[in-house]
Formats: sequence, C-alpha cells, structure tokens
Amino acid sequence: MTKADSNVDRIYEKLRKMAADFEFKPDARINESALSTELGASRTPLREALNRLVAEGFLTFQSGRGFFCRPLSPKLILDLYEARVAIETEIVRLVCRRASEEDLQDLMGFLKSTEPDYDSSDDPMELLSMDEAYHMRIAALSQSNELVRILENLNDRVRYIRLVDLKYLRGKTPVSTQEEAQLSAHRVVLTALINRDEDKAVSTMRHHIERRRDEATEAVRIAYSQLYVPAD
Amino acid sequence: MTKADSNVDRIYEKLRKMAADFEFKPDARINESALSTELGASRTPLREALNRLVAEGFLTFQSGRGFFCRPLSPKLILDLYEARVAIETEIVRLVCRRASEEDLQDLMGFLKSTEPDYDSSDDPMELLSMDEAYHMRIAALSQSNELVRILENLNDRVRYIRLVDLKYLRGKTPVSTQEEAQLSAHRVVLTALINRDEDKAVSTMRHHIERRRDEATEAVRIAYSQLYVPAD
DNA sequence: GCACTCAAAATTGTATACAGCACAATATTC
DNA sequence: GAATATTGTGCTGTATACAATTTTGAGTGC
Repeated sequence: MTKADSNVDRIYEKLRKMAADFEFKPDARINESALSTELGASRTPLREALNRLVAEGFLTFQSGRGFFCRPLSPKLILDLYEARVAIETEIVRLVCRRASEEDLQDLMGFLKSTEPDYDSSDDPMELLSMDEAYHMRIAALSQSNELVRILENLNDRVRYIRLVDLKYLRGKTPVSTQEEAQLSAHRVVLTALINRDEDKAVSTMRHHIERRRDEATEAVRIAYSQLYVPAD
Repeated sequence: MTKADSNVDRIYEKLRKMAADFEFKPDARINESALSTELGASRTPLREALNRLVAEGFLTFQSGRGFFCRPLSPKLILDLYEARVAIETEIVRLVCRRASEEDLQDLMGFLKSTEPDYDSSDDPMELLSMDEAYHMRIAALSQSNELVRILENLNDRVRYIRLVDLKYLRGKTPVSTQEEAQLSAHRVVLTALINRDEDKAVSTMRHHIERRRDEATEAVRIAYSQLYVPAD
C-alpha cells in the first residue's frame, strides 16, 4: 500500500467533498465502520482525515460519541459571509497596493474571456465555479498565502448554500439581470483596482458580498427542505 | 482509559502548546514513536492530534515522510499579521454597529482595571496575555463566532513572535513609552466605538496592528537566534 | 401509556503488529 | 577515489484486536 500519493489524502479529499456537499446531514452522526468500508480503508486513516476536517470546521467531534456533521443554521452562514467580507475586502486593499498593471490587465482578460460563458450557461454549479475562480484569482494577487488559505476554507464551507441560493432564489429575478449584476460588480471592482481607487474597490467588493449574505437565511431554509425531502 | 474528558484532547492541547512555543524547531521532523512515549500514549491518538494541528497551520505533513513543524519566516509572520488586520478591522466595524452601550462600558471598565497591571508588570508574557484578552473581548462583542475562531487561531500562531518582539525590541524604546502607546491605542479604539465613530475605530485598530507588523522581520531574526542558541 | 432498569448490541478509543518506504551507511565497480 | 549499487535500520502507514463506553430496546412496574 502507501502509493506515493498516499491514501489518507485521498480519503481526506473525498470526505471534504462529501462534507461540503452535506452528504452527511446537519448534526448527523458519522458511523466510522460503515464509512471506512464504503471508502475501502480502515478506521485508522479515516479517523485521521476526520480529525483534519474537525479542525477545518466541516465536522464536529464529541469525545466518546464520535464525529458529527457540522450544523447548518442561518447564524452560521451569516458568520461565514461576514468572515468572507473581512477577508475579501482586505484582499482587495492589498491587491490595489501590490498588483502590477500587467497582473490586473491579465485578470481583465480573464474576466472578459469568461463573460460569454456567464451569458450562455445557466448551470448554477458552473456559474458558481466561475465566480469562485475569479475571486480566488484576485486573492492570489494579494500575495498573502494566509488570506488565500482562509478564503478557500470559507468558500468550501459556504458553497452548498451559495449553490442553493443560485438555484432557487433566481426564480424571483430574471436570470440575466442577476448575472449582469454579478458581472458588473466584478468589472467595477477590477476597474477601480486598475485606477488604484482603493476605497471604491473595497466598498464595491463589500457590497457585492453583503448583497448575497442577506439572502442566506432564506437559502438555509430551502437547503433544509432539499436535504430532508426525498430526491426527485 | 478514555476518561470522560478524553485522551486525544489532552494530547492535542499539549501538542498545540508545544507547537505554538516552537518546542519543535522550524521545519524539524517530528518523531512519532518518541513523542508518543513522551506523552504516554500510543501513536494512534497522537497522529489524530497531529492531523488536527496540520489543518490549523501549526504543523505540516508530507506523505511518507511524516509530520514537521511549520516553518518560520518573515513572510509567514507578515501574512499572519495581515490576516489579523483583516479580521480585527472587520470585528471593530461589527462591534461599532452591534455592541450595546452597556457592553462597551463594561469593556472600558475592564480596560481601566487592567491599567495598573500594565504599568506595574514588566513580564512580557503577562503583558501579552492582557493584550490578547482585551482583543478577544472586543472580538466577542462582534457576535461573529467565525471571526473569533479565526482570530484565536491567528493569535496562537503568531504568539511566539509577538513575545520575542515584546522581550527584545523593547530595549530600543523605554518600556513605559511602549506600554503607553499600546494602552492609548486601546483607549482610542474603545472611545471611538463608544462614540460610534466607525472609521476612526477601524483605522486606529489597523494602525495599532500594522505598527507591530513592521517589526516582524527583525523579531523573526531574533527568534531564530533564540531557538538555535544554547539556553542560558 | 409512561418511565425506569438493565442486559445485549453497536460503536468508539487505543494499543499493537507488521508491511513497506525513506534515508543513511556500507560495499562495489570502474 | 568518485560514483553508483546494495544493504540495513528506523520510521511511517494501515489493519486489526480488544477494552471501554454509549446506545438500543425489551421487559417490568406503575
């Protein structure tokens, strides 16, 4: 065993995806034996992976009772959005001071090249991926590994709700309007960055995220109804 | 075994303290067998604790080679300080909007009550503890568990360097001057919060942290000389 | 019905065993 | 004598076993 790429990492990645997608229902207990046979490994590496996920906020742990899926509540999602605001506004601030003209122009190129996809695709998963990719590319320009790291964690933990939000709250507004708002926010931030207008860039980013934060409570409600209703 | 309070948690707490204090030297490999006998437990729970610490950024892991202490570099410390700025400025912003008059007055009471200790004590460890306690009390008023959680992690990871900074860079400036600057920053932030002057509170907090960030490179240099020099 | 008891079953917590990998020390080749 | 092959040692990665604990559920009394 123990191929160069390692087994525990494979388990860990798999579990993280499962936890992010709430394949474990909120607060549900995780059965180690069952899960280990399902993943084709023994409990030892499984528990190592589970412990990592506890530290990352995907799971909880109670001594003597085992591992549980993290709860899902509006408050928790609001907290995650608030943390995102904290991280991403500081990222924008740093990018404004540090990114080269060239980097920013490259990013503008990336933004323009994905615009057709934004318009054509109405697959929420794909739209979310593009949005995250854009945000992470900005983050990289901050040159702060720690901010990048924290943001990745926050994104992973909030992704499920964002997806629900995209899928089900869109019915209220025409799809194209939402997409345009999203896209234009991205453009406004980037233009402000290119103009080195820090305050504008920061405040636009803030509002861009806070806008979605306010929908979180409703999204959580819908997520619950999704999770506990027989699949279609 | 397995007393109600659990063994793995005991190991975990102990290891976290050891890692925070750099009892493992930067980049040094950790010998699991030796450590497990030292801690009086087997490798299984030890590795579970080590995995948590990897996820928290205290250790690193290389498949097939084992666990290592995190590196220590100026860049990394700068990143941690920058993340602190991101988190704490947003905390102040939220506190300004959410904290009750009463909460803020209580905090002012706390601040005043610790001032004599600030003046009398010249134990860096104690000063640092008081400073952290104050910052965490502000954080609690943000009502954001996530920001509190992230800040705790950042504080734990940067504490060693902050301590070195306090201990050794103080020689340059009279102790009382430094303490006063620290104290007055705390007071200015809190006064601004009481006046609901968000911009003032945020920018003061930012400068309060950034001031210390700039000393990080020098502090890391000193930390290295401390870590690799025979104890006195 | 409802609460309580307690034994059986299931599940977690940890030690241990051992296979396989990594690295260092030694031998071998040219 | 330098470079390469080989062996040896120690450590990591994981499975498994078993003890300790929690959960379940049937039975009992009220």
